Amino acid sequence: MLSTGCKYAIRSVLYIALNASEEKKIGVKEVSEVLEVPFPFLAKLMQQLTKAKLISSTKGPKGGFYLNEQDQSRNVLDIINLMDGIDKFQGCFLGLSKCDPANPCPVHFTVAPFKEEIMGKFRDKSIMEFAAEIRLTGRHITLKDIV
Amino acid sequence: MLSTGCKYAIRSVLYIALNASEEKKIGVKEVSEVLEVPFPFLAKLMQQLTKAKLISSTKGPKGGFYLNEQDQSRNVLDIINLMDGIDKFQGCFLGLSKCDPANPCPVHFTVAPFKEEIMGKFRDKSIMEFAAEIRLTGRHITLKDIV
DNA sequence: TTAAAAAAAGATAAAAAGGTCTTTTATTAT
DNA sequence: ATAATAAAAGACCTTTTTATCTTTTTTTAA
Repeated sequence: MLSTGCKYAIRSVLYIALNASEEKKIGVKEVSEVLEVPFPFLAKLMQQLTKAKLISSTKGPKGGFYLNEQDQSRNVLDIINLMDGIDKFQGCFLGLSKCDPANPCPVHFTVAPFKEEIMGKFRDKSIMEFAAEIRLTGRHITLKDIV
Repeated sequence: MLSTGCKYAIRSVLYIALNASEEKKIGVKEVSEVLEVPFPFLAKLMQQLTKAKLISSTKGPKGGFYLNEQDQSRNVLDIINLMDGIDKFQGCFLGLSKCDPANPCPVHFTVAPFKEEIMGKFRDKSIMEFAAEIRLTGRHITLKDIV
């Protein structure tokens, strides 16, 4: 469904939301170890996320990544949009360039409501709300926290 | 969502279901032209489909592709499974290798019901039933039949 | 029985995704 | 000031996906 990079990105943003703050920034090393994803690849992804202002960073000792106020109010769909492009959900399931309710492909009405609802779910909750929910319900974003 | 090859494959099987028969087989050329997909790539895909017994073929003059009785009772999920692997729908949305109701990822319960439902839709209708529905409702599988 | 038609098979090529390595820049604590 | 730290930037490599080209095999109709 999503590219590997996109999955890594979502998980790392959530990890930062849950564990970092402006006072306690977190480095790529920690994130890559906890999430068990390749360090250099993740570093690139987090650069992208920073450039797109979905997360914040500072260099040097005590440097690392965290979410500023703006970052906290972004949502998961922003990450998906950055990494994979929104077309992953908006485009025709069978790849037709013209596919809409007036000229639907055979699976249009099967897939359309699904796409709508899932996009809504990923758009209507901010990263921080998401993080709060994860903390509350004890969801996991890494295999390491499965006891 | 699906790979390009998978989309081509689904559309070409449906095209054959709608237009070919054992008496009137259809060649790669016609399919590639109507669906506007690259001929040699499609030829490879249709070879794969044939090998997996999702469609049937004969060589030589008057040769081409068609669906025998068995082929007609296959479903779209069989095609997806062959081309992309069923994991595209069954695997964790965030890529975790352990993700189930007991140890759910943050989006597990958001995504799981959709995956179930959409897989059901693609499994519970045979290719021929699908084709009949397409004919009945006038759905399109190529841009060329948009009037 | 031979020529033409059409799929099968296999080798090759281009582009994208996934991943690595090295150098540069910015920050902080000593 | 300087050394250490950590992100940013950029060049590079590998694998997979997408696509093409060529040769072989099968089949049919003249």
